[in-house]
Amino acid sequence: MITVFQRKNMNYSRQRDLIMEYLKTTSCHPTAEKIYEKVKLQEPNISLGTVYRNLKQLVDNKMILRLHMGDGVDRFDANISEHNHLYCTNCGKVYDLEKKIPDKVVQNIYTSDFQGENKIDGFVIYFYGKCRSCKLLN
Amino acid sequence: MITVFQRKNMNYSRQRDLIMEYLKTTSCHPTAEKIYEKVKLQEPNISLGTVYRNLKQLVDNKMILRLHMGDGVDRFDANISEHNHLYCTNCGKVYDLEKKIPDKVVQNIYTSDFQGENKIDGFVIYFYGKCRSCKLLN
DNA sequence: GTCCTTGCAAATAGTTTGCAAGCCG
DNA sequence: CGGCTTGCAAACTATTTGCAAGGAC
Repeated sequence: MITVFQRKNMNYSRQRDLIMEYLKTTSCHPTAEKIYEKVKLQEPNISLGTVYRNLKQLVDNKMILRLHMGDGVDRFDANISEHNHLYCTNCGKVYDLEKKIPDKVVQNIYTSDFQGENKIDGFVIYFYGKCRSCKLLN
Repeated sequence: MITVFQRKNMNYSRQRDLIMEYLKTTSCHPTAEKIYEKVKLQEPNISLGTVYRNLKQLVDNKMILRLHMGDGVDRFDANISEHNHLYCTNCGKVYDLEKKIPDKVVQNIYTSDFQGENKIDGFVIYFYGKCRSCKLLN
């Protein structure tokens, strides 16, 4: 029985496992601090440093994504499939935008030229606006 | 004679003026620290706090842009016209991508739907890759 | 004169790191 | 056992803020 960690040549560690499991259950794009609080419920001795170290390792191994929504705090996402994010400028929460940007559009963005001067490896789009709940409040 | 600051209901201040002037001369997307060093040459007593306060004010008044390229430092850009940015993952510099993303594509991104559930006010695209210089080195 | 802005220094927020002890394979 | 991982606390980086003095209008 090969674990998801072994597949990435990572040792098993209870702390890392709990972090990964928590991230897989949520779509709220938690910050390191929030992850720490949650995992602490099951592993009271865990330290914030450990959380940061594991998040870094999981990101490096492409098991999770790190989002920089521009408010100074990194957020994490275990959903590594192609999707985009909306930062609600009212409540500060980050939402998944289910609908993909059409392949044709992505293609268009990539080849949008840049005169072949640079080598574009990828891009990230961050959307800003109001989430459904906040929209309804006004 | 109405200054660019008065137009925005901002007082004149020599420090703010120097920051703005420096930003207008460069396209290197400097960090606050770098701006501080540069302006210090002309205004040796200026403090870093003043630089941060003015940058914030200029951003709030939409006279400059604040970029979050994901490396933990904010960068600033006096070019507020529509353009995108490339972060070179090799040298860490930020470049302007002159060519716009075609209006049709932008339109497509906006109306890409999101089911009208959220209200999208805008989006930012950050490109990652290698700049021309770094590409040539390999 | 009033309100805005400054320099300075201290404070804060998020994140990283050195170390000795503990766990995985 | 050897190397990876941990908890803890201290360190670090980028940025913000309180305050008394100085400048704009």
